[in-house]
Amino acid sequence: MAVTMNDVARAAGVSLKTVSNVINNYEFIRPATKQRVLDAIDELGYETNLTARSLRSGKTSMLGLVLADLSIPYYAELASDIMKAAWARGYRVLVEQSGNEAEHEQAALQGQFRSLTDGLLFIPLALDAEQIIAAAGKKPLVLLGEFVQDPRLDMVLIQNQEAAAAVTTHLLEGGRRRIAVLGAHDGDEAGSNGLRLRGYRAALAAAGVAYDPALVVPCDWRRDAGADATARLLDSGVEFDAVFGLNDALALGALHELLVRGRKVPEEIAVAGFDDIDESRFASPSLTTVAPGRAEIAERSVELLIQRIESKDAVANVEQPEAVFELRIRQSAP
Amino acid sequence: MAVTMNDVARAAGVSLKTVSNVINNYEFIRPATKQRVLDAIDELGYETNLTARSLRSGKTSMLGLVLADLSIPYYAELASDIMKAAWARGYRVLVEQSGNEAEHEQAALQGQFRSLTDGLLFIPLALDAEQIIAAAGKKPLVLLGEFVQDPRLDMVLIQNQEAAAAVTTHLLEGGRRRIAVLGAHDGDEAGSNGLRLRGYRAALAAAGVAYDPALVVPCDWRRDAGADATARLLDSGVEFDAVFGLNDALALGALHELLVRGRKVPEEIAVAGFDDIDESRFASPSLTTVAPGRAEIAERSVELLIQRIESKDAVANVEQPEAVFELRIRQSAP
DNA sequence: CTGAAAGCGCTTACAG
DNA sequence: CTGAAAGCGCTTACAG
Repeated sequence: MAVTMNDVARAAGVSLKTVSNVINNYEFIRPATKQRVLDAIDELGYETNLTARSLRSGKTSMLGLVLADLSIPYYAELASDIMKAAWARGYRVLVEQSGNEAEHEQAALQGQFRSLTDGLLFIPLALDAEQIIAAAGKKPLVLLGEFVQDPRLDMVLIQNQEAAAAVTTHLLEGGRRRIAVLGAHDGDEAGSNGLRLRGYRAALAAAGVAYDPALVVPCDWRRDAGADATARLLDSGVEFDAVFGLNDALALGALHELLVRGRKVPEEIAVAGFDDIDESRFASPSLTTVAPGRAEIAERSVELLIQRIESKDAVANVEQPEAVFELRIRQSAP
Repeated sequence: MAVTMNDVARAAGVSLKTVSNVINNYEFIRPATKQRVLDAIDELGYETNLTARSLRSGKTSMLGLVLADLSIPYYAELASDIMKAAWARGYRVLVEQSGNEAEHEQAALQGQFRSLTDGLLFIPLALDAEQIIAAAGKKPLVLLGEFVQDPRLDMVLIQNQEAAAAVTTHLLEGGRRRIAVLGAHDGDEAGSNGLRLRGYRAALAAAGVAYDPALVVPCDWRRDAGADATARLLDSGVEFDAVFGLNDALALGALHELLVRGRKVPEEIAVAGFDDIDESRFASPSLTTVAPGRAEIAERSVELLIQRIESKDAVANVEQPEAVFELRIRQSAP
């Protein structure tokens, strides 16, 4: 079968332990011995069996990443960054698609999936904080994505409220006064939707512009839903001179619908989004949006999770670092 | 530490082997015994340690997937489908991003990555067939993506030539006669680019339309490159009434550039692509393109790979199934 | 139908 | 600096 450490030890005329020492870069090995082992490894084409290492050491060097679906660009781009960040630190990432279903999220939190990984990055969509805490085992867990907020859980935050306020302020400074919001209910307080809506309201208030609930349109955070919501808004006769999609998919859907209806963007109606997915740069017109700091989110969440995995003291305080956002001003709302 | 099979055996008053039998659904167990074991599992919260199972059985039940980068929508969407197909058959997928670099592809083919997986799905971009055959170990390998074609390797094909001909014929039937091609060199014969170019030429020939090398613009298969190529084409003064992007990214880049320059699509210039990524449906105007059968590619490649993993006979013939394509006619080229 | 034993290929104390 | 032994938690022949 495969070449094992035993074969290498025999070929190099040393013990198993010495081979292990060489492989794991143990410092105090006589250079000549080390060279002999390295030569033997080369000659035999030996490769470490990672499964065996995992079983013995109790570490898999894999992180789990639970998200809804990789076919959603924001998640795919985040996953890509997370994989790179993990790789740079000697970890691999095993992705699990929840399909936005509570059952799958639950399974990912407690099932065998966890025995394959040292810790979990989790973008919850269906479960709430209580359910997550109940289902989570003892292995480290870091949340992403903001649908869940809880002081008991490690998570990487984005500045939802501040960023949404910045987008709104930018639209107001461009002379817009009737800014429609796609993707929230009038009363929302929590979650990304609630926080972004709060930012929107705060910016309006700061500018002395009245808040009109008729401009707030609830819908799923998908492109087709954004197009539909825009259509309903246009048909309803409510007047508006700007659309703020609470994510880019919504904003791109709005853009599409407005262009289909022959409305000029940004002349008649400005459009802005939230996320800065790659596509926003290439839309026609290109989309003004907020970059929530994807690379930074990836870096910090991986860093925090690995810190939890590798630290001895179990009594660490909960950490909730915030990534820095940036406004990206493009053609749809110059 | 964790609950082991031993703990379960003790609690249920049976041997290790019996617990193993229950877990692995061995048929002939007395129902009462089985129930006792299941109760013990439940009570203790036992979960199989997959690492230990892998080490002993020599099977990881994981498939490797090597692709350039998940942030590229086509790959992300394909990865999503592949993960679902694998999941349905009891396998997980471990994704490795090559970043389109030969060194990384090489590492994925032979490195420790392989000891974590039972087989590999590989979308080669940098390595050629010889290099792949030289680097590949003994574990099963199935290729995707068409940059490499070789009779010695299992792969799932798409009908590049036929599909490109169908797109071209559709443009010709719409009255277009000067169809620019983005993403190939005039002389290309092999790879997706060569095959698609061949399909284009075949369709022209069938319609009795002359082939003009000035209409063939080489560039990377990225959106910005498609926009640049379109800009160069417009600036060069070469006349054209349609653009065929050899993938959707190129076509979407062309669409963007044409709209920026104030050219009407499809009235003045029709645009078509290849891939049917989700975004093409939502572009403005929506993009006419070819769906190469992504779900089918995912299904068949996973199926073929698992067949290789699980079959005993090593002397199987090379298989190269072809996925069926479909033309998606939308606004950009009705 | 069920048990007792061996062993997958490593790492980890324990010695020296 | 290096060795000999134990053991991570399973599955797999081998018995009965």
